[in-house]
Amino acid sequence: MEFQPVYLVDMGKLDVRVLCLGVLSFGDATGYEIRSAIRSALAPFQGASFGSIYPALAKAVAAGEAVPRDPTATVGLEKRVYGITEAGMASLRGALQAARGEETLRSDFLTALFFAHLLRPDDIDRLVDERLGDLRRQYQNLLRQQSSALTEGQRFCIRYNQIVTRAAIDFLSGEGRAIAAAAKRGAGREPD
Amino acid sequence: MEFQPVYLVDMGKLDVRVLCLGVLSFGDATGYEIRSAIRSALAPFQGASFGSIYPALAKAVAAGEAVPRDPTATVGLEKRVYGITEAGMASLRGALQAARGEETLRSDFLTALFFAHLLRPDDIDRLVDERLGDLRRQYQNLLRQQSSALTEGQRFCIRYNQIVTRAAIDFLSGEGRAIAAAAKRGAGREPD
DNA sequence: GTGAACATGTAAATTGTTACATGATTAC
DNA sequence: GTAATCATGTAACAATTTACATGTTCAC
Repeated sequence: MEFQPVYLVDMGKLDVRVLCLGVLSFGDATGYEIRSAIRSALAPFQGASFGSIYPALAKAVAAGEAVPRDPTATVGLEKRVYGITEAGMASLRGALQAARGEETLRSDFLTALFFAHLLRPDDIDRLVDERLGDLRRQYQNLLRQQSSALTEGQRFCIRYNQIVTRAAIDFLSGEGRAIAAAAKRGAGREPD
Repeated sequence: MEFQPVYLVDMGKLDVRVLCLGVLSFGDATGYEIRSAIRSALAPFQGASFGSIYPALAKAVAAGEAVPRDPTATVGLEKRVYGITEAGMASLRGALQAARGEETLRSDFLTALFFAHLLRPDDIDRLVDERLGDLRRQYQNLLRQQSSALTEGQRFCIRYNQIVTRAAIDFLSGEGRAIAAAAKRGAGREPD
């Protein structure tokens, strides 16, 4: 008797398909527009490229969760606008309700800093600068987003990100600078 | 004339191989121990499973970056202890110096909350609870780590994570609770 | 003796990104 | 006219996780 491997499916993870349905729940959109929406509103904590969005959309249509709207062609020619179906909404709700409150951070910044004793002071400086730059850009984006019309949930996400981003900026521009400076003094003091 | 696809290699990303070398730079270790080290000290911002560590270690040995130590067998039998070579240290330093100050967050928590209007108040409660639980556990781990002997870089990572985790906890136990409560009131008020 | 932790490794499946390939529309 | 943005889609590749497979050592 042979055992076939059994792989778990749908363990409550929010994947590209759910993301697409989520964006469509706000209104009809093209694949391109869905990607734009993800890159602006969901950017700080999600991401998806064309290479995953278009296949996901095709699968959603095959599953009856999304429908291609008639090529109304007010302007575009080959533009494919999708809408979400009742089944799609049910599927989306199900996925969201099955989601876990998970969060994973992948930080090459912290990984590199963890091994700070193997870095040159200049590298530490550069890493802190790069991180601060990203964080400040992100913070500005969050401020900009606040002005648009938003749901309660969207506002919550923005505020959560603002608070966390602010804390990181404050820490890095204070203590972060300090450790870089300390490394520099150390390097200057002992040319051993 | 045909164009061959050109795929970029080694774009400064810190992968499992670098992680293994990094852990080995603190001293000889087995694959199992490397994974334990990653799960404790690097857990908040990195991760690696056996399925990636063992092949990475084998590749590092093939590349002359790591060496299997003689099976001294003080206790173990099949235990394979690895050490880092000079070439390995050079490679590690190179990878760390080429690293970008990048950080990516993937949050099913925020993704779900983004679509809060499609969630039941109880789901919002649960999500906030789960996230707060994770964050508090992580915070306790960070406090515990502080007592051990650490390098400057390790202490920096712990403090950075403490500040950011603290900020998230404070926000969620305050405003996070508030939006869940508001959703509940809203659901109670209009049974429409 | 038995369950937890230690220990190593491979194969399949997953999931996604990047590069390629192609073209229309809009603003300057 | 030309560059940026809009627009769709596929194939190759990458990097990992998960499940499988197999033991040993230690504490109770």
